[in-house]
Amino acid sequence: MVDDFVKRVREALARKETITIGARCNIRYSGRAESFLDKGDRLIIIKQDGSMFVHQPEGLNPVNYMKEGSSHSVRVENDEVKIYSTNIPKKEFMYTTIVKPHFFFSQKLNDTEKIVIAGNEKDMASMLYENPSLIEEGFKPFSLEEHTKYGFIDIFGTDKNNNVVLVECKRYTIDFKAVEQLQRYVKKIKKEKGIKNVRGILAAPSITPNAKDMLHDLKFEFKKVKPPKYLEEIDKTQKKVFEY
Amino acid sequence: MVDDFVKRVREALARKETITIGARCNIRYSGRAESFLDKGDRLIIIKQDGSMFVHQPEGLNPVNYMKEGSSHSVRVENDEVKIYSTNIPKKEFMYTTIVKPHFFFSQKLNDTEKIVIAGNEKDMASMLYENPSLIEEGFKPFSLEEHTKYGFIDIFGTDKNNNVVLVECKRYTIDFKAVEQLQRYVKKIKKEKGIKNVRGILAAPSITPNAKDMLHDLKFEFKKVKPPKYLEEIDKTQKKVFEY
DNA sequence: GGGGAGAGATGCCGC
DNA sequence: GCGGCATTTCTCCCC
Repeated sequence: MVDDFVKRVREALARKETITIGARCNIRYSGRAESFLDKGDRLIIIKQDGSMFVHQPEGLNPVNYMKEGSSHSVRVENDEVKIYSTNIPKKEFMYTTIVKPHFFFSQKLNDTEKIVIAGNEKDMASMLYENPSLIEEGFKPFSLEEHTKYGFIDIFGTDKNNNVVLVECKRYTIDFKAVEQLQRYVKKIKKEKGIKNVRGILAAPSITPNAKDMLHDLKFEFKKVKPPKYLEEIDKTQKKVFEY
Repeated sequence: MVDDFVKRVREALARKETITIGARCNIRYSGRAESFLDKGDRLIIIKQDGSMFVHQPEGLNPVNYMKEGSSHSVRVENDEVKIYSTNIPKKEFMYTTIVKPHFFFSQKLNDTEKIVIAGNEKDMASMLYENPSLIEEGFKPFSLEEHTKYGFIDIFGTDKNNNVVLVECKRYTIDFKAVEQLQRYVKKIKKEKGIKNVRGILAAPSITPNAKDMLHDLKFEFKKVKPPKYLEEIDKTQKKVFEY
């Protein structure tokens, strides 16, 4: 019984299939940290690229995992199945002791598709670049998401009085880290360009009280902007798919 | 065939079992962003708590997912199986169209164990608290990982000249964000306590060049410290488990 | 490979 | 719920 299970796992590993195992097991990990998880029923996944995941029956994240490129060997010791997983370059190790296998399935999966995502920070910056009046009347952007020597600046432009304007977009609530980020860029530009008047604008749907205080101290500005969510693909094929 | 598959999925959902499906499918998501993933072979997992994951055959992270508390309903449309997943409180929606199911398994999993992790930042702070000479001779810590009104400070203490010392630990390379974090704490303490001499020390295994410059400008100090990795549990039961 | 920044980040704790 | 911060964060891009 155990021998059959081991044989199937070994063959699936050799064929580089995607493996799913349900089993009662315990896990030891050593690498960037060390961890131990005592016996319980879990879902174990080993992917074709060598990555491995242990999922408890609840929770979003795997409780233990190994990254791409890990090697796995299976042995039987004292009627228990042990999976030894190693990732030598990353110096990570994981040992899974299977007390009782519940189910096993493996299959070669074919998938060359890549996910298309809309509504990230870049899309938000693009929207503001295309519609500069969302920042303010007279704003003229002239650079978008560029690795300048002043840093990675979301939108760079001038206002109606020809002041240099630097816009930092955030999809979520601005905290003081975002304000500090903007401060770094503004400081650098003032220094390297030798100009005094550089306006800093934070564009986001909301801002924390602490960040607002810091922003006022630094004479920066906050512009309330809702991030765009619009997947062209979806609109083309099927309108309002996601309404309910 | 399709009807049987649908029946099994529905029953497993009703019984709140952990579900694993191998299938050729496409995915649409709308929530914090919007995404589309065209047809390919994937692993689909639905957990007992309503969370759901779609894994491509390679890669560490799920390509799509729904969080805990999501509801899932299954329908047949044009010989395809559609899983409609909704999370109303979070305003998130995911539609999985299964073109061809490869396998299905479901089971109630029992697991009450919690993972024990050693070697995180808290352990590092504790180590330095217990062995203050690792920071410097004469260092006297008097508070550990405390949510003070000055912020969440790793270690708070005094040096041999009775200066206030503030230590921020990082398990990994210090970057300028960590320096800014320390700066916030030091500023706040100087202001609220009305004292001038507050030393700031960053304890970590390494530091980036930019962070080092910033640290020198701010007259802070860097102390090279290796984070501890030691799981008592492991040492008690089995010495040097992770040697190879 | 390191540095810097975003992520559908998540998870934890405290208020 | 929000705020602040760590995470075995991961991922991407650029140098």
